[in-house]
Amino acid sequence: MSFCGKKHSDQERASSRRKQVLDAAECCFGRSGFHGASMAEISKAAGMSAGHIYNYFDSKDDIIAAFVQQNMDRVSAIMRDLEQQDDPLQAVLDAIEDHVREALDPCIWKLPLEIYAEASRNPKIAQLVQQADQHSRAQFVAILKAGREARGLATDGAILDSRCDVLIAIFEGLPLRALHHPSLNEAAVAAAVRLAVAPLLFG
Amino acid sequence: MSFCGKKHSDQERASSRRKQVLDAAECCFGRSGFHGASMAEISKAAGMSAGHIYNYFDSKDDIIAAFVQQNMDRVSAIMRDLEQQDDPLQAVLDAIEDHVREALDPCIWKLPLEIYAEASRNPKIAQLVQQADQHSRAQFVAILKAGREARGLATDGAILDSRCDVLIAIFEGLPLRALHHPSLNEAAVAAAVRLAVAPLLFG
Amino acid sequence: MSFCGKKHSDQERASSRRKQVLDAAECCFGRSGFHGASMAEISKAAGMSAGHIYNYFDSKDDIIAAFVQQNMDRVSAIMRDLEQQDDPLQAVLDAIEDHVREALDPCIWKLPLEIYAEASRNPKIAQLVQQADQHSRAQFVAILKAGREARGLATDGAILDSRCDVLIAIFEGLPLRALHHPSLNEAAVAAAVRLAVAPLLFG
Amino acid sequence: MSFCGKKHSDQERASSRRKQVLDAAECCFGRSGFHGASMAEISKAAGMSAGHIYNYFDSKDDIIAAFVQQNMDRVSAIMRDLEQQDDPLQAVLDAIEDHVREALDPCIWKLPLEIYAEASRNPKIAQLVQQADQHSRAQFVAILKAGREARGLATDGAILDSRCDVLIAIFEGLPLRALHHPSLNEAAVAAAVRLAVAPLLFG
DNA sequence: CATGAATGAGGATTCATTCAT
DNA sequence: GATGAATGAATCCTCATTCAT
Repeated sequence: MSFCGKKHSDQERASSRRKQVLDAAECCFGRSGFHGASMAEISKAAGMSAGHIYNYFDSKDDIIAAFVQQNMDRVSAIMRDLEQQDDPLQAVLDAIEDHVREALDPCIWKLPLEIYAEASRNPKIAQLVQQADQHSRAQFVAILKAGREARGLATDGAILDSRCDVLIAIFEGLPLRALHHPSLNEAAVAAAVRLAVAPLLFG
Repeated sequence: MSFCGKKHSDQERASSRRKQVLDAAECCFGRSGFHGASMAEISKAAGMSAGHIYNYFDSKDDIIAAFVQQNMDRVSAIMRDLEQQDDPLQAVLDAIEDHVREALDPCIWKLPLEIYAEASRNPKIAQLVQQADQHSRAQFVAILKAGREARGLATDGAILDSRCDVLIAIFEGLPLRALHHPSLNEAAVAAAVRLAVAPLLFG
Repeated sequence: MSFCGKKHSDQERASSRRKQVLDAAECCFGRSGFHGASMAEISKAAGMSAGHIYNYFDSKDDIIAAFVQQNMDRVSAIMRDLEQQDDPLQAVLDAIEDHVREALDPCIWKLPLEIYAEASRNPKIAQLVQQADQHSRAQFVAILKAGREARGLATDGAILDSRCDVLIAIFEGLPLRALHHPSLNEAAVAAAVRLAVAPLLFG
Repeated sequence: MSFCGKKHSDQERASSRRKQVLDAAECCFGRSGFHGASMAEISKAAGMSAGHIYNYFDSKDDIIAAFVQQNMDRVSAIMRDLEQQDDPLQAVLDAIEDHVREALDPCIWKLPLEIYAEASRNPKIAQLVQQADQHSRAQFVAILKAGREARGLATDGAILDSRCDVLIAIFEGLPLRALHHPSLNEAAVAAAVRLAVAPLLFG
């Protein structure tokens, strides 16, 4: 038992150390970008020596990859929430203010931007991002299909896929708007988003 | 006169040299990102010694800024084209296939992504991007206003602004889709985009 | 008594631990060289934590020194064997094929090479090597003297010393040949060695 | 002409810079060994910044390789000298005091030792050493063959090869003697070497 | 104008060594 | 005794920038 406890706490400790590093990385990456953040900066933020980080990660690239992996769950979580709803499609429309607010929060969207830029030139990261994206899309396509079937609307594959992509495009495009146009009016934007989203769901 | 001529050709030469560098930078930045591209790489691509570049730009950051400035004209150019049309709003819908195709071309969108990521942490770049964006938005708001007035639709400021932002969000979000979902169906996406865009213009 | 027993077993244990480390070191040093082998590598090969090694050795240099010490016995062992023979000098000639074969085995000579290189810049190691060498030479000089006296040959000091050195030089030089000329012909080399050795013993 | 002059002096300068680095490396490698010598140490000895060295060498390993290459010529030079003699085999015997003296000079043999140790675990270096060795051996075998033919002695391949190897073994083994036995008597050793060498040449 | 040699600070990474448990 | 987490100095190498020519 004491052996088990020791082992368990060791693994727990290691896992908590990794998390410590990833949390520090989140902070540093947000501040300086993946390449602007130095291992020294990260190690300081993690409260641990630079050398020690290499007991938990093989390289800085490895940290970036783990960090990206961890961040790929955000959209997936939204999808899971959606699946739980009685009428998910209606729920999308109902919660549009919340989603817009979140999409416009620069704290939340700084890092995905960094991730996308990295994905555009680092194939390993690109693969991670594409896998996560594929998964989220599949979840949403299923939601969309069920909702449209229940309403007697067309559910052919190309339609579902493309509408899903455009919906995501809108919510991925909004953070860029926040970045370029910091003073925009959240409520009015939410109304406009509703206008664009409704026909994609129900048209 | 010879003095004037000399001066003129000097300025011309300098300007052509700057362009030479910025063209080289485009190539290198696309390949390696702003921070991955070294001055040596750029100078080689520009056919000019590394040291000499410093006669035209104060620093690498200065090149990045100039490069960003130069690239901010893309959306603005689209707006100018649009202004020339008889019925610009209808033209947006009519040309949606072309715009979608362009938005999905990764070559075209790799660099903006790099720019946005840089803007998210470099205030100087952020300012450049915001100024350019403000200008484009103003152009499009004017177009939208005229089009809607001609159709007897509401033109209150908040509506125009927010719809404009969402329209841009869609077209800025699409490239991210292409990045995350390389195999999507252009024609189907264009149809879905049309569905989302129409109510923003005419609803 | 139990105290004595404890003490004895403690010393035994410590000594066995040291041997465990030195055996591991042999393996790692052969594979990676003194400086290429890390304490982590050695500790893994020794089946013991890196930290624990420091209970038996003060430093990595200390391990190297102990390892060198342990390896200095090789030539000495050959001398002891020789002393046991009826006619040691003749035995040298008779066993020349075996000695040549051994001298050309790269496994056996990789580590001495590492040791000699280290001795050429680490005075502590140099001293160890010189002491061991002096001892072996003294043994062989005695053998040579006895053999030559029995044959009525000159036995003046300078002659004995220098011939002994040249004999050793031949057998220390052969491994370098194996290293530089991996495909050489053992039997032919043994014959040539015999040709060179005979006059040193009996000339 | 000025163009040619410029170019020439550029190449000359680069080549002199490389030499500067290799000279510094010689000094540092002799003092600290290949792996003990840091780039900082070398750069200081070369009177040039560490970074600048990388304009002339791709890596530290590249410096080591170039250094080894440069040092491989020593034996080859001895062979060339030998070829020029009227009776090279006799010349070997006549000059044996000089060769022994040189072989026993620790300054001259510290670095080859380092090279051999490196060759025993770095395949790139091993290849360099083996190529150089093959060349030197071929030169000496030719000398030996001509000398023996002139004297009506056997010249079959295996004999020539193996005697050549043993001769070299003697001269490569002597430096190790100097290292292990610093106080040996040069004149007496030379006499003993002559005793061993003669039958290899003429027996 | 134009070069590219030269700098040196800063980057990621490794590793001998220590120490709390 | 024994562990391995933790340190931090040191290493190799890169790169923006300067400057003599």
